[in-house]
Amino acid sequence: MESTLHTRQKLDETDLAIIGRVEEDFDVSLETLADELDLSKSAVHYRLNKLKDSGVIKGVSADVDPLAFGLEMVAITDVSVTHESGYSENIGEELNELAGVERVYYTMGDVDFVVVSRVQTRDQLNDLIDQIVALEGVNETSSKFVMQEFDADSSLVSNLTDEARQAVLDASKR
Amino acid sequence: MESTLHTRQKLDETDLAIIGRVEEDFDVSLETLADELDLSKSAVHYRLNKLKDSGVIKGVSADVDPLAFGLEMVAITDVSVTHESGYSENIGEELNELAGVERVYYTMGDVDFVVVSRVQTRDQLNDLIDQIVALEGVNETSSKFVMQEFDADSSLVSNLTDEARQAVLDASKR
DNA sequence: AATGAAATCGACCAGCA
DNA sequence: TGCTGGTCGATTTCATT
Repeated sequence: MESTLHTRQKLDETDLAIIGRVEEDFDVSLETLADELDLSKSAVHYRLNKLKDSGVIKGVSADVDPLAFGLEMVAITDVSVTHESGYSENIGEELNELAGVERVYYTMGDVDFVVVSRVQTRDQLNDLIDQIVALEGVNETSSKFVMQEFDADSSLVSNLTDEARQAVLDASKR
Repeated sequence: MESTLHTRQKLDETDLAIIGRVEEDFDVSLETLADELDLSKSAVHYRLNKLKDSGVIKGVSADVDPLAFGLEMVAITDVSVTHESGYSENIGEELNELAGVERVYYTMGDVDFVVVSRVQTRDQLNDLIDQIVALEGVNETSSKFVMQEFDADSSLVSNLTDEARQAVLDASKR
């Protein structure tokens, strides 16, 4: 069976190694990377640039500790919407733009949206849920508190199954 | 009412401006930042270092496009566990370490874990769910497909409510 | 696609308010 | 403690292979 993986950019093991590294820590020096990969600094830099230009690396960002802002409370809110109108396309955007909302998923199933939000206090969470309910087209919400988060491994490459990793490499062999 | 916000690091408006900027794009030059904030390059650099040392900025990482790896499928899986044993502490870690699992939340409520996973194919998702079910202590799972994601705004500072933002600044005035 | 040299930018330091 | 200006080292760029 033919893989449906249509790679915009051919990637080899070296690319995956570079990506995996800078995904965890972009503050690694070119020299360290070059040493680890047995490449010249220029070669590493060349590949990094290509990965950025081709969009494989969408950008570089600082990771901020939510606790430094007192954002100690995380909630997951299931939102169901009325399906009669064509609202659902906009509602996702509206949810995403509410202050405190970190991530919005539009899902198949009885629940339409899953909203992950991060706030400082219960009051802020209540306000947020009120705002969600007030959105036009929102039918019902149900929230649960998050007691603990596990997201230590934010790296996509280290998170690939062997099969998935192979599919990426195979797609580049053409 | 006294805020429970115990800030490790005092933050002023300039800090928030810097953080907000590098959270979106760390590839901005010191000079650009300095110009935008009417500061010297050294001052910006000094503050950035302090923010890193104090842990407000946990690190810098490259953001990789999942689609470049063919990871076009996202699922949210609710996992309930048997509560008799003390397994639940470990199960979170075990879930998080499964290949394809992006994020794990341990929640209060009838569902115990919410697992967000990203894979290439339905087969990979089936495998993953099989692995989840096979974990000792896992009772029941229920998955839904994600049709669309909204996470354009990955910046914590731009995501703060006015109230939350004020709480951060106020906590530093002491 | 990768290299080495030249130009540019960021990291660090001593000193100052 | 926060910032300055200058130096050194690292990164980016580019002509070349």
